[in-house]
Amino acid sequence: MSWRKEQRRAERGYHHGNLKEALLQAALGLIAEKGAAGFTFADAARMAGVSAAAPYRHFRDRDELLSSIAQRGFEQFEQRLTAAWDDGRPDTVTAFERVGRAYLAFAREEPAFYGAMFESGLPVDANPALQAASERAFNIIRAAAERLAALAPPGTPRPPAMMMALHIWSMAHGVASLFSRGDAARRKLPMSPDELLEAEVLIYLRGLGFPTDRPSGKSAEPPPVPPEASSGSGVPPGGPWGKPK
Amino acid sequence: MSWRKEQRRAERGYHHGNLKEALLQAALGLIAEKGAAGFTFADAARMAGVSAAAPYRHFRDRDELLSSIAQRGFEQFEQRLTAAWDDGRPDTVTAFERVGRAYLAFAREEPAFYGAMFESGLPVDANPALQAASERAFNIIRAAAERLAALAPPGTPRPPAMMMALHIWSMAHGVASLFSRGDAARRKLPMSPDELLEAEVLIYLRGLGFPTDRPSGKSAEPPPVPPEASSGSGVPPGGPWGKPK
DNA sequence: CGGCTCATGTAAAAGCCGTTCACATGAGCT
DNA sequence: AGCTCATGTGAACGGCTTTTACATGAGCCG
Repeated sequence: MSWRKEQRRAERGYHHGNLKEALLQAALGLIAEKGAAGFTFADAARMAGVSAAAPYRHFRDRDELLSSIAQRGFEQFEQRLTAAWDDGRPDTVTAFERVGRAYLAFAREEPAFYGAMFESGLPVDANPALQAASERAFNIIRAAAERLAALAPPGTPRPPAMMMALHIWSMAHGVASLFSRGDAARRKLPMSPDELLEAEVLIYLRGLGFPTDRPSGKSAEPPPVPPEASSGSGVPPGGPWGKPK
Repeated sequence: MSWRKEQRRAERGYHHGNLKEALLQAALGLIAEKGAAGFTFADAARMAGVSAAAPYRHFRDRDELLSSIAQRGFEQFEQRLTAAWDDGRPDTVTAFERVGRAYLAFAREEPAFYGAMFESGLPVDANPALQAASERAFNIIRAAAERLAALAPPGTPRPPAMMMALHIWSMAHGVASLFSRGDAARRKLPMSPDELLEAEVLIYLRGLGFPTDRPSGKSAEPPPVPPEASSGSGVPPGGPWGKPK
């Protein structure tokens, strides 16, 4: 039993050399596997091949490790949302929907980060750095909403961008939490979470007076460059929910 | 120290008499106080004045106690949604919005139940009884959506009720999770969670072609539905988000 | 090169929790 | 009155978190 540990130590020496990073990676794997609640400090230490006390040289306690992961998560989240938004190209509505899909994709593809960010029970606002990172991510949605709001059809009152952003965020988060993660994903749905969210956002935007039948319809913006750019996200004829039978 | 426990036992005898219920109540309090993750079996036992092993006579393990609470939560949730829906009185749209508010109210007023139901990481679909209870609650929303869908303005394709229900659920859950609970509630918002959700739902319904503003307002599709649906749902003129300044 | 220092690791221990097991109690039935 | 079995107890095991005193060795300074 003990020879294993000894061997590992022989391989890497008394000092690990990169323990902090190793712990973060280990924790990421463990959270992805067993959830933010199930993850233990001791397990991460074991996985990194160090004693249970070693992590305390790099993190005040278990919560600080979790916070670090959440922080990184928000940063990656921000990056992905930024890339998805792509400054509103090729047109605002298309890019906006892409942001929604990016939200779901992140929740699906980075369950560990998502778990640390939204399901770990961490007091986000107790950690200024964490709160700032969270805010930066949200600001992407906010900026996108702002651009969208500016396109509001004339004649109708302009919706507050902040409110729109909060609405979109709540939709994406609701769909991700309820239908796109872990066991919840097993709920039987008439459509995929992606489709569900896309329809939801489209209906919402239509409620605000935006033209959402992009492919063929006239949009408030000059039409996007090539027609096929909108393939895949196009609204099927008959509305955002497809053909009623 | 020990005389305390002895005294308690003297007061209530060797047998507790109603331990199962006492444990459920204790757990409810603890979860409300420290979150579903922070709650411990041992604490509940202590609070009930019994040894740490006693709870095992009533619950297979900690998870089963949590499941029991989630189960009760879904039942109460169903009751409150049913009451809010009130079979669609006085009119469908008004009742529909009332359901949304009831959702938020439940999340706010019963944090322990809500936590056990949605934030405890319990595998809902591993427990048939729990899953059934969850489904019954959702069915209230589904039924309401069905009634609403039936009122869809003629000429437009009828939205699938199931999809509407899922949309509404995700909105309510998203708003509740992000803005209406615990620390998250401290995020500074331009409006209350209730107002936020109400506006969101109204915009969404308008996107489906429902007339959601007061009779005086002009909508894209003026045809008023049967007198039943023309409500006094209290939408301020100018849209669901109030007057822009 | 030799020695010092301090960041980084370890073992051990205290205290908590979940869970199990053998045993105790007494409520309710016969 | 006596029996039985559901219900409660104490002790014990292993695991986790966190602290403390001690060990190691990498990097710097003369």
